[in-house]
Amino acid sequence: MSKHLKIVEIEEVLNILEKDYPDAKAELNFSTPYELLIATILSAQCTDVQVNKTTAVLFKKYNTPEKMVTLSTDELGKLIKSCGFYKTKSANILSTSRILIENYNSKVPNTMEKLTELPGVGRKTANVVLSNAFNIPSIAVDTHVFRVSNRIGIANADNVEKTEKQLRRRIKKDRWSKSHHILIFHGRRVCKARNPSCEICNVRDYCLYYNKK
DNA sequence: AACTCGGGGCA
DNA sequence: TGCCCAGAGTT
Repeated sequence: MSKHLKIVEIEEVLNILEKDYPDAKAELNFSTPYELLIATILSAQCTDVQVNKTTAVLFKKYNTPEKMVTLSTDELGKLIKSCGFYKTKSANILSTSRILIENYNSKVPNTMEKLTELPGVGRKTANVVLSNAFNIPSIAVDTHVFRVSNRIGIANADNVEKTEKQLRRRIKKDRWSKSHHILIFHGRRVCKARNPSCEICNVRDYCLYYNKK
């Protein structure tokens, strides 16, 4: 007895959620891959609202690697303080920016391997950049995607690596990026970590979590 | 696997 | 006041 939905049921769930969130996309504001990379590094354990407030000011003057590295870690730290973990993030952003200048002609690389070599960039950040800046099919298993897919039964795993493998296997590739976004939207607005709003959830008929309650 | 980095928003 | 937020690096 498997504790996950059949492939056809997952398709139906995704169809419903795509209608619920027709314009689901990254809610980080950016106009270039570099801006998205920096915004995503800042978004670690921080709300997108706070990141957007910060980058609205930061990117006015510092929207390229060359401009960014004119800042000291202390100066950048003050500018991004409200995003939290500002010392670590500041050092990582400057190191990453220097690497982009030296190794990549100031451009953001577009592969998982190269992105995750950058300081402060892990699989989740890399996935967001690949998906949103380069339109490369990818699924980032953050806390929302992990919780929602496991609750509904799209995946059944005890860590994000397994969930990611299952999602890549059970969702068609051309649907990865869109699915990534709608699962996050659903997780933030309905399928919340605490007190999920099952009463307004349009996929609860499929949901293992809801039907087990 | 556990620990550290962290200010801001919200109940 | 306590808890959480589009995580990543080190030990």
